[in-house]
Amino acid sequence: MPQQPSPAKPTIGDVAAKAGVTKATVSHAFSGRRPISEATKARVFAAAEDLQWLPSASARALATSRANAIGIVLARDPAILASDTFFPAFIAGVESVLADAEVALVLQVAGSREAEERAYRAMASGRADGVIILDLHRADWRVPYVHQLGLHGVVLGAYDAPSPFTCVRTDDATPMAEMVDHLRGHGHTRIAHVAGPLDYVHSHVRSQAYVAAVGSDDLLTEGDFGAGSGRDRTAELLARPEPPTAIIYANDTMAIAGLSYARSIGLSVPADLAIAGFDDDHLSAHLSPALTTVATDPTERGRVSATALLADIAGEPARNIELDCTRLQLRDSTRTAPIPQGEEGR
Amino acid sequence: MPQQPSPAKPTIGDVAAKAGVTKATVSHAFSGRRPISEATKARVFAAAEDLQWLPSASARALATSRANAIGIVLARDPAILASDTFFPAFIAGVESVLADAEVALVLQVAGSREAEERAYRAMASGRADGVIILDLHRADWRVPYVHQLGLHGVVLGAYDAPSPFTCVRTDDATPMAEMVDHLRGHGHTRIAHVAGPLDYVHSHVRSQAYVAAVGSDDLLTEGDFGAGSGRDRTAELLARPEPPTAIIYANDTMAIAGLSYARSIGLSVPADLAIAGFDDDHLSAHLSPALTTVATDPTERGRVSATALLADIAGEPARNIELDCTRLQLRDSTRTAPIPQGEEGR
DNA sequence: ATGAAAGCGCTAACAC
DNA sequence: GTGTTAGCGCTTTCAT
Repeated sequence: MPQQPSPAKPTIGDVAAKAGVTKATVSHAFSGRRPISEATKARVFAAAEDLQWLPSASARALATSRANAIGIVLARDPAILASDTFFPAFIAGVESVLADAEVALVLQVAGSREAEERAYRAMASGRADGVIILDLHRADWRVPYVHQLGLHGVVLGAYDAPSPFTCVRTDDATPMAEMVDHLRGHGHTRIAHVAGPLDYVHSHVRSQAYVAAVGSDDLLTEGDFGAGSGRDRTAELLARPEPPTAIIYANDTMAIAGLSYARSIGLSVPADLAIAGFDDDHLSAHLSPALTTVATDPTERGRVSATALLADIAGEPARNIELDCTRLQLRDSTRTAPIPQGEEGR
Repeated sequence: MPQQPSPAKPTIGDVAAKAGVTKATVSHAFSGRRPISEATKARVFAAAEDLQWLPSASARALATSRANAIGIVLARDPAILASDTFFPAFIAGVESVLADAEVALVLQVAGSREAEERAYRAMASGRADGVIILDLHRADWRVPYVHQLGLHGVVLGAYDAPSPFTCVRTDDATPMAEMVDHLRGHGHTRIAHVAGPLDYVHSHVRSQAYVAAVGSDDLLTEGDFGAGSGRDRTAELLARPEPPTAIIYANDTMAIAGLSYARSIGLSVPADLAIAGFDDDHLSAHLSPALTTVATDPTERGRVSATALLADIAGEPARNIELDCTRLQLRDSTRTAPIPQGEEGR
């Protein structure tokens, strides 16, 4: 039989009484914000232990005007959210630093711009001290909005204006250029790119890097990160009069769907078509052929973002953090040069 | 240039002053907990709007002793978390009901039993009014622990003792039995099962159902839900003197890894080996062959769990909810009978 | 229909 | 090294 739910929750006053001191002493014994003799400290801890006292988070929040929590508002379509390998790994990184700091994470999923604003206002109303802004758009309205709400913040991505917040950036252009080089090295000349939604900063940057590297946007097309769009864009590309011999996808989900489609119409990978993704999904290394991709270490980015946000909340000035966390994972899906089919080689 | 972070946040007192009423009136105008004349209501709303007043969540929490938040503590290994299609979809379902109720979701990832207890205590200290208990184990310690902390709760899964909380159950046995039937119907007699960790209630139930259906546990083996274990268990099964002709995996991640492995050693799916998963991962329908699996509607389960938790918090009695949300998705990875290889037929 | 005032459980000046 | 005393910004009796 489980114990009774505690009859009446003990307060700091009860602990103080039991230890024969005042509330202030109890408070300071725990916070260490002023020296307390070892003797009384011991009595206080014993009393607290005895009463199973848990300091009230809301009372503390009210007294200090600090929520001791940070927030993340997810604006993604739930379907896309579910197909996302980035998010859980990112959260894991964030939590790993929050846990030590005794800071909580408040999550909110918003389906519309209005809901999103409501969510940020809720955060600002004392649920969170700051927020991490993800999935940065170009000229993202959330940066000034969040700032004006008086929240602290950190931006994951390269904000395209002077930012009041720390930006945690990754170099998305280089791995794309490297990937194109890698494919060229295997003899490919018609290399396509299925981008993510181009209003995302990172999608945009990558597609720009792609265009710069291949020198044309003829084989550039836009997906939505979902498996369905990976298949559809692939079908369209392969139906062209001059189909690509290699495709770089903006994420592994689309790449895997594309790979499966290519196979289903009788192409062999990488012999007929080379396939590369982005993200290094947990499955990618275990497919056959294993998928060439770009690992982007979401967990590390989560750790760094959370650390930066806590620093911002602690009053440190905003700064720019450039993360070097992308790694090309060359695997079998791009390793063999394709057999040029009735084409004048290169 | 973004606006200044609000110089001094207005309080309910400021609104009251501006509207020429008292704090009580402002409070009631918004909560509707007592009749206020239309005229003053209008003045109050105008003042609030003017001052951009956001009621303080922590002050309200302290005054009402309600956090207006619920919690989820994730005990999963981050690596497994990341390979998990269940979680983001579940969250999406949870949030869809929380948003309407103006309740927040507090998330915590705990890496050890100790961290997990700390996390629940943090929730109980006023961060959350109740929690959803996921990934239920047999004789799960968290149920009595959470109850004794005075938290409200809901359990996702079948708790194996009298539960003080509402349990949201799904019938995991039936789809497994149906899957075995389906494979038998295609002529399979050596059907293996790569289970999830057997200390999870649902893994256990499914594997029991599997054993009951096939009448033996010779071909039962245990994975960890990760792609690597899917590959390894598959390799072991296929290396046996009498390898299975069909494998049912406890999730799609392991199934996809298994499928890829089988192919990499020259087997064709489903001709040589039929493959089935569980979960209906977003990729599964887009593979070739498309993966037969069991859809389990995590979003719906999230919605129902959150609704049940809010009911519990509102004081309604615990009850048992049996959800009918599993559906066999029969696809190509199991559709053709295998060619019996030097074996005396059916 | 509205006002006045007493808390909710902490923290933080300010004393001594 | 410890006690006293105000609040933090709400909600909610109790009055009127």
